[in-house]
Amino acid sequence: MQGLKRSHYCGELTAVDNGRVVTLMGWVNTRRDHGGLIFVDLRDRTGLIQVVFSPEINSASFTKAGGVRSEYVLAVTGRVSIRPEGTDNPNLATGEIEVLVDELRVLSQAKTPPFYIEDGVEVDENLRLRYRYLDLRRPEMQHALHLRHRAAKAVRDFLDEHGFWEIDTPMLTRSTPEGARDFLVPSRLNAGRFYALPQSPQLFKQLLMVSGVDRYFQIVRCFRDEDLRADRQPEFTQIDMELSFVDVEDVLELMEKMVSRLCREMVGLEVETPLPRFTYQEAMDRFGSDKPDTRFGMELVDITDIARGCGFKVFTSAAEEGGQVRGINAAGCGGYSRKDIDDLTKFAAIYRARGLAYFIVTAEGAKSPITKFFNDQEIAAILERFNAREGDLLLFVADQPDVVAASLGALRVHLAEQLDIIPRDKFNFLWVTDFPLLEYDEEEKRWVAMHHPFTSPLEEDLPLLQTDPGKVRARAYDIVLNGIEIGGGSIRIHRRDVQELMFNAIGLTKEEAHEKFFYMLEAFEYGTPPHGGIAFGFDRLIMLLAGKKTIRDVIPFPKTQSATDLMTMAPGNVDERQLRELHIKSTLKKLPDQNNNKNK
RNA sequence: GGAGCUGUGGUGUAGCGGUCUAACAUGUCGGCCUGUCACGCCGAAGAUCGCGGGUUCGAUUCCCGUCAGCUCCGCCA
Repeated sequence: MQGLKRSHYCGELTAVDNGRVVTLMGWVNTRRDHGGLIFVDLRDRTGLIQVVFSPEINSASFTKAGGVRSEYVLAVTGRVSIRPEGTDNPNLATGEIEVLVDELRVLSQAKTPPFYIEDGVEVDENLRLRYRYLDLRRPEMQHALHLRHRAAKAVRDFLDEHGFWEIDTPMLTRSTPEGARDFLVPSRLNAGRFYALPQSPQLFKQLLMVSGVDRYFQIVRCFRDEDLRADRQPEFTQIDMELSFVDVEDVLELMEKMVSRLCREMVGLEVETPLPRFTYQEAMDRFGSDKPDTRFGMELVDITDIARGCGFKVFTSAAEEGGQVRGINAAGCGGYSRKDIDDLTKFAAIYRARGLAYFIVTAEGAKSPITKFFNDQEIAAILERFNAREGDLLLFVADQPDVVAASLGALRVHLAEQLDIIPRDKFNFLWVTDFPLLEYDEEEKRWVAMHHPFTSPLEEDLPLLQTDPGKVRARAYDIVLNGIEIGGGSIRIHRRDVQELMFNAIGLTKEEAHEKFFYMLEAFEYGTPPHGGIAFGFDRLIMLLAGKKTIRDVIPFPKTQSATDLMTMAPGNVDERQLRELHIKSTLKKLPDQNNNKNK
């Protein structure tokens, strides 16, 4: 730094520093050359400040400043000065002052960046990812990084205060059945064998409970080799924890405290506790989702009973075949055109809905191609149930319960977004409890654990485990924020007999269970405390606190939807020799071209 | 595995069968400018319209394929 030492950050200086000689270091945000006077906005992670080059202050520096360009890295020494009357800039935090530069040193020159280093720019995400280090210079990205850091620290402080120990668990571990697809790592020292990267530290944290750690946490990277979404990356970060001698209530209460403290400290928001709670069934019935967004209404309404007796075959047959007829009231959408409704129908079809019936509510009653299948009392009953008023649009789906819930649940959110009725400043946290313990896997033709095979069933549902597995509820809970699942966990099974019932229910024989989970089962024989835990999706939490639409915007170096890194071009090819050492051979006839350059 | 949207100078967009020899803004480069802060003014350079094929007298524009990015379904807690 050519003998200079930074005295302040750019954004730190205020009018109070007037007259002080300071040394600043940072990037050239913008340059305004007036011929006889040059202004530069200097940027570091704290913000911007205007620095002034004038031949009257230092002519050598002034001349040198003429050659300075965007994103050059400068060191400047000069005097802080209140700006001349009428030239202050209220749009800048440091707009009352400027630094009159005596000495200028160019620490680094810079090529013109491929996009503007400023907030709110809509650049092709391709470019942002390829030049991620430049993207991260933008103030909003810096804010996200800072928020992420502060949130991690707040979580550590909170959990430390509540007796948790931060303990790390292996990244090279053993592949386990159930759950997501594993990322595998070949073992050089053990030919033909593979490690798996952890989907979560689930089993290790339970073993730590057996070890008597009592309260564990970790802010930990997890890996799942599944397809990506706006809120799903192949590697992501969890706030993972586990507690001994607790029940559902204890976990929920503690986590409510953590969440409200995070909101207070991160975004100055007071969260009302206790948080609302919904059973899984209630959430599905009212919102068609196990992660309801309660920032707006438009709840689902069941009319299966009315539909059963009507003359409309689609409705009656759904009702007869164990399905449902339900709908939502798109209030004020009575003016929707044929095309608008077609678009909604197409949208519902994504979720396997075979059709979308509708009533347009007018002063003369319901209008629709299907009203002829209903008598006056039936129509009146439906309108009343939806609390329908003139100008409303009622939308119905008749199908199996899962299709009805999925399509109407998605339609509800879709319409709310389209109508812009979601209050953006609300943070609606809630719990969803009493999830089904098991769900039927059509592909494998067996019951599988919805959460994982160590999740404890509700005591009162135990007898159902052998007679009606689908009805068994779990001591599992999810925490949801504005319609996005941000965490989930459960009380675990610590009784040997219950664990055997569970394995039995998911079709694992004693021998298979032993083969797959021998170390867990063995450990559980040595005195297991009742325990339970939860894990938060840290990236999602930060995304919501930062007001972003995708976790890519709060992950420093994220991957694209096809799981590649456009900056490093990972995954890349490896040498034949590396493969040989790992005892691996590709089944591809031709290996992909190493320079398969995706960036034109 | 599937559906949809997008791809035009460095960047963001317009053009959607024919003076398109591709327009605008911004950036870049050169010149002028002592109070700007999206500085201003004058000038210049910069694009085989993602790639391949087809239809057509003629394709940036229409069709098919393909690649990349995004959103979603499936998948995934």
